[in-house]
This record gives sequence, C-alpha cells and structure tokens, in this order.
Amino acid sequence: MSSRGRPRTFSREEALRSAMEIFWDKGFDNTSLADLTRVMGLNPPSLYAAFGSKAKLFLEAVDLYGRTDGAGIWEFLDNAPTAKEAVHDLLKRSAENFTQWDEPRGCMVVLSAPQMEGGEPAVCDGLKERRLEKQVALQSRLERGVAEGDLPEGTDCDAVAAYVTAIQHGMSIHARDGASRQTLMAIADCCAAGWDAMVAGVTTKAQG
Amino acid sequence: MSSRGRPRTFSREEALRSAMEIFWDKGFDNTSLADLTRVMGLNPPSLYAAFGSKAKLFLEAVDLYGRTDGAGIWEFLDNAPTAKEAVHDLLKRSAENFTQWDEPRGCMVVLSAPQMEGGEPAVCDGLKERRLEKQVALQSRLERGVAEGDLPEGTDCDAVAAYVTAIQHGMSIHARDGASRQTLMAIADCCAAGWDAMVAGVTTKAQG
DNA sequence: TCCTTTTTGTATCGATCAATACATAAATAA
DNA sequence: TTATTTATGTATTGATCGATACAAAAAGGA
Repeated sequence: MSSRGRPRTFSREEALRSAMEIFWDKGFDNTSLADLTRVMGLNPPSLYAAFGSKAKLFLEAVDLYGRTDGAGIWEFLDNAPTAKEAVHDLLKRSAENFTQWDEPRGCMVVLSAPQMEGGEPAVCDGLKERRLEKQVALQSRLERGVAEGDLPEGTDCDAVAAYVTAIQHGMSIHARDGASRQTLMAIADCCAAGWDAMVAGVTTKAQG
Repeated sequence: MSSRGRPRTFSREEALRSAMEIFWDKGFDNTSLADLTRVMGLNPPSLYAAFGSKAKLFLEAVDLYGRTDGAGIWEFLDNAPTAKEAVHDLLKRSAENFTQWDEPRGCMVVLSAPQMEGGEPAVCDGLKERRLEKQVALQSRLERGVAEGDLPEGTDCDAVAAYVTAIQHGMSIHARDGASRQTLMAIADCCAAGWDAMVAGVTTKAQG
C-alpha cells in the first residue's frame, strides 16, 4: 500500500514505549524534546513526522500505558464474582503495579500532569478524561453488584466509586513519595475491612 | 535597625500571597517568572532581592499556604474528642477547603509538583516532606486514640494514617478534576461509615 | 553636603524550549 | 534510467526560560 519512499529506520512502537517511560517518570512538563530524542534514538524531524507534536506523542504514550503497563490493574474488575472482591482486587493490583522495581512508581494518568491551568489543554483534558473513564467503569461494576444482590439496594454507587478512585489516586502519590508495597497493600486492606459497613452506611434507602 | 538604603515600595507579604495563588493554581513548572512578576507587581531584580530564586519563592509560598489557606483543614485534629471524629472532621474540612469558589481547587502541597524526577529537587523534597509531616501528625493522633481507648488496642496506626492521607490526596485530584463539594463530602462519609469495622479489621492483635 | 546602602526600572544575558528548513539518502513507480 | 515519495542528519529558528548587569533613585549616617 503506502510503501513508497524511504523506509524509516526505527521501530515506531519501540520509540513510543521509550517515550512513555520517560513521560511516566518525569511528567509532561519536565520531559524535554532533547530527553525524548535521546531515549527514543531519533532526531527531531523523525519524531515530528511520526508523532506530530510533543503533546500528541504524549497522548499516544498515555494510550500505550493504558493498553500495557496500566491495563493489569483493571483486568479483574468485570470478572470478579462480587463488587467487593472487584474493588479489593483493584486496589491490591494497584499496590503491586505502583511499586514495580523496573517501572516508575504510581499511575501515569494521575501523576504526569495534574495541573488543569497553565498546561497544554489537550494533555490536561486527555488525562482527566481517562481518570473519569475508569471511575465510570468502576461505578458500572458497582451498579452491577447492586443488580446481582452482592451490594445493598440503594447503594450510592456514584459516591462509592469516587471514594475508591480517591484511594487509588492517593496510592499513586504515596508510591511516588516512596511508600512500600506493604504500605499500599495495607491501604487496600483498610478499604476492604470497612467495606460492608461502608456500603451499608452510604445507601440512600434502608436495606432489608 | 536595618533601615539604611532605599525602602522597598511593595509589601513582601502581599507579593508572597500573590505568588502563592498562582503557584497553587498553575503549579511550579507552569508558572513562569513573567507570570510571577506580573501578579506580584514587581520587576525581576526586586523579586530576586527579596526571595532569592524561583524555587525559594515557591517554598516560602508553600509555607504561607500551610500557615493560612491550608491550615484550617488540620485545626480540629488534636481537639477532637476521638480519633474517629478527628479523621471525619479532617476529611469534611478537606472537602470544603478543596472546593472554595475563590481559591484554586485541591491542596497545593499535593498538586503543585508531583514528579520526583526531573524537577527542582528542593521543590520536590520540600513538598514530600510536608506531606509526610501531616501523615505523621495524623498517625500520632491515631496513637493517642488508642491510648485513650477510642481505638482498639493494636490498631495499625501507620496503615490507617496512610489510608486516610491517601483518601485526602485523592480528594485533591478529584477537586482539580471538577468534582463537586457534595461528591467530596460523600467520600468523607464513606470513610466514616466504614471506620469502626475498618479499625477493627486492621488491628494486629485481637481486641477484647 | 557628601558617602554609603539598598531598591528600582530598563535592558538583556546565555541556556533551553518546542518546532523546522534544507539538502541528502533510500525506497517505489513508470 | 528517471521521476516521485518519504525518511534522515545537520543546523538552526524565534520564543521563552530563569536569572543579572547596570545606572539612576531614595533613604540614613557622617
């Protein structure tokens, strides 16, 4: 098809992965084009021809993160037998994932560009959208739990989803601050230990 | 005493407050010296003579934040009759504080420079230290709760403190993403609703 | 008054930022 | 071969970054 012209001498996927790693580690602002071209092993014109701009490259890197390193966290969400197990599993996987020895600590989507003002709007909005997306997925899983009877009728799934994502986002901050895997696991266990009383307490109507 | 020389024509405190507000809003990286001199109403030489550098100005701004806008959150921590009330109050105050109409949303200490790599080390370390400081204060309050009998013997105060700060840090992310005060309050209520079962569940030894 | 000290405003520093111009190289199509 | 298309390496663009040099201005001390 489009095999006309000189073929590129680098792997687009490998270069993208290198970009993802440094963006994940240093964030969008603190990663310069000089950093990117160095770790990706190519010159600026090749980068721009292949990815368009720094912001577009970042968004592609975030997408790759969501498909690879960040995907495992959410793998068991829909397969867990109950909402409670789904959430506890989600947080335990997060604790593990955020403290891998060979990866930057914490979640790229939470840590790599938190400011909503003054930054590249496409970057801020893209990350915000991904955070919201996961929260919606979690809320849907909780609603399924209500429908299947493992969560009380009238459970405020919107509130519980916000609560769980808050814990998970906070775990990213802790991870970046150097918290141990054990500490993050303890946080997940705290959530699990209080779960039944918690969901009973935030229901809007009394449960039988 | 040192009233020799031409007196400065600006209020150091007012200029510092202006710097705090824009740092809080845009973060350390996304705030330029041009931004600072504009909102502070002074020229670069005056800024450097008064504050030393951008990083030192930022650290002073964070200190001001801790003494003013961010102080109210922790006001009731030591005065609350029980650890449970102290934590619930802490999170409710956070929900209010993070959604003030006339202030940037969320906590400056959590949001204004999350990367630990690639940024100004003094800035990253200063913020990390402040986060740890508050977590230690919270842990001490929990240990007091154990000593005073309103928390079970053997409560893992280290884990619970990490859990609560994770929730609070996550609330900052939510606030920056546009979550309503009501949503943040609901998160605080989730924590409170599960509290008793949670502290009972993470104790290291069985409680009587 | 004259000297010293400190602040002020203007103008600018070298470094780095993200992004390109340009000519050459390497492939396909005719 | 010749023309076309795409990628590459070198060099550099204008803009912005954080930080200063410099001289005039405004105070106290002698």
